[in-house]
Amino acid sequence: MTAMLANIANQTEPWRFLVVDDEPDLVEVVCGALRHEGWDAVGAHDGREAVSAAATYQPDAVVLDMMLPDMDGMEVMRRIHTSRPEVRVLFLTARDAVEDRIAGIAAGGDDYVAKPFSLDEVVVRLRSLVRRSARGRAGRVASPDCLVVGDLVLDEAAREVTRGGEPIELSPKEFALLWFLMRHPRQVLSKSQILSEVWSYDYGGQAHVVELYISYLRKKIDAGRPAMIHTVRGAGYVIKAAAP
Amino acid sequence: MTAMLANIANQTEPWRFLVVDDEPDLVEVVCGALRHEGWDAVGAHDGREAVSAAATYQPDAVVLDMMLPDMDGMEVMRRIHTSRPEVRVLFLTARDAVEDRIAGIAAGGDDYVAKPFSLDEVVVRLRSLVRRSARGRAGRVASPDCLVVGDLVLDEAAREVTRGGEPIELSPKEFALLWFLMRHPRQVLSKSQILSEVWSYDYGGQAHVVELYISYLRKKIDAGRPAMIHTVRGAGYVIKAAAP
DNA sequence: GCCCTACCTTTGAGTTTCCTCAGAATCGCG
DNA sequence: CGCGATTCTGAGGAAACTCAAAGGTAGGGC
Repeated sequence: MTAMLANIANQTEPWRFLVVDDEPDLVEVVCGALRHEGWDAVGAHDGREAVSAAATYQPDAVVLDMMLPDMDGMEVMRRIHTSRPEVRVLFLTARDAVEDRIAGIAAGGDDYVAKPFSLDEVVVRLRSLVRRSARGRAGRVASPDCLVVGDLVLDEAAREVTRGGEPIELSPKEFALLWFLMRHPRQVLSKSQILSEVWSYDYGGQAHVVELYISYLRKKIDAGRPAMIHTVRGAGYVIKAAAP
Repeated sequence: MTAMLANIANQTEPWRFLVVDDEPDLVEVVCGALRHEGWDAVGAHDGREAVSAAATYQPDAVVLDMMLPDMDGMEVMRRIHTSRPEVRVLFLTARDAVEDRIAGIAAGGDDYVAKPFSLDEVVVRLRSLVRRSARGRAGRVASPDCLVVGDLVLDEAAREVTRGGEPIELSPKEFALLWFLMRHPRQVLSKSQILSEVWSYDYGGQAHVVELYISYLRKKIDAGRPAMIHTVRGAGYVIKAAAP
């Protein structure tokens, strides 16, 4: 019965992730962000737990801290791969980790992000990791990664934005912010939500920067044309196709 | 794991919530509001009780005070998640709590409201919390959550209201009030009921503001068109589809 | 018909929220 | 090291929101 349900559900079931870090709060925060994307996520807090969770939970990918109390991250990956080599790994590393060793990992199909990271960044990497993965999921077309809202197009791979065909230059933060907005079109996003997803998860600053960057974006994207980025007073911001 | 699958089959049953706070009155008030929505709710008053209640009662989500006599709120969440990671958590926090840590949580699958909150707000958050998780399980069918009464449509995510296709701009309070009315169509709601659900639960002001905001809403929603918001003298207000 | 009560609406003040404009710190790059 | 681009902070001001008070209006009992 249980097996049957699992099989049926497999057609449309969301991606599954295992998040491993020795800091429980971080695990919770990341799991939360992944669930917010509509994915499933569970946590583990050391290497042993991670290996056994990977066996029972069967995740599509693992978010794995390099530094664990009982085991090196690489070692954990190796053990998981002995039984399920198709599992992808996204490493979390300290900013000052040995860079070339990490680069080797990235080349092998897996990836890494340096702490402190923004939740948005983790979501990005996992998306592309799983998309690249051999496991072809039903209903997912390998289309070039373009977000489209009205006449606004964001090409993820080319890091290019155009409105009505005209190219628009954006700074990294502007790009990240626009991307987050375009991933949730016609949906009001609060400033704190934007702050914690687009800025680093431990960012201590004010929600004021969001207003500022929204204003930058408006200058570049809405400049003259019908507005796409709207303020919802007391709630947040929305992006949607300009009214006809 | 099994519990997760069991939940898929459970869609038709009402949602179940566990409310945890060390103040018994608050627990009762919140439980009452949830039951009023047609959901199931039980209370707990400390961390230990919460963890055991979560195990036996198997709620879809937990409303959890950050400050409990015996245990930190995060700790309670962590313990509940070890056996049932799919359970969503809505935190209750003091207004002056460390904002960025909380923001991180809010960004993910979980959420928080600051005390003092309006009951309406709690209901809102729980709905979106459970909806997100249900959506995650069922696939990614982003069916927009719309309340519909007659030709009046309220889109929760976009925070957008239209009547007969025409968009209507509303302030946060107006929106909250209309939302409460539309959640209980064809049902007379007393002023004190509205006051305690839409305004903060410890709001000290007069019931007079309700009349005021009803008048604002009428100006925007009924303006010229057949009336949808009706006064029931001595009883309260109703919203229903305009008579043909 | 008259009066009392309950409700509606206008007005204005206090507050909150948001936008914009500099300018300071930081980063990347030659 | 120096330059430009990027990111962030702070202050000022504008707009919007909330709410209370006061006067106006409609219903219902007598």
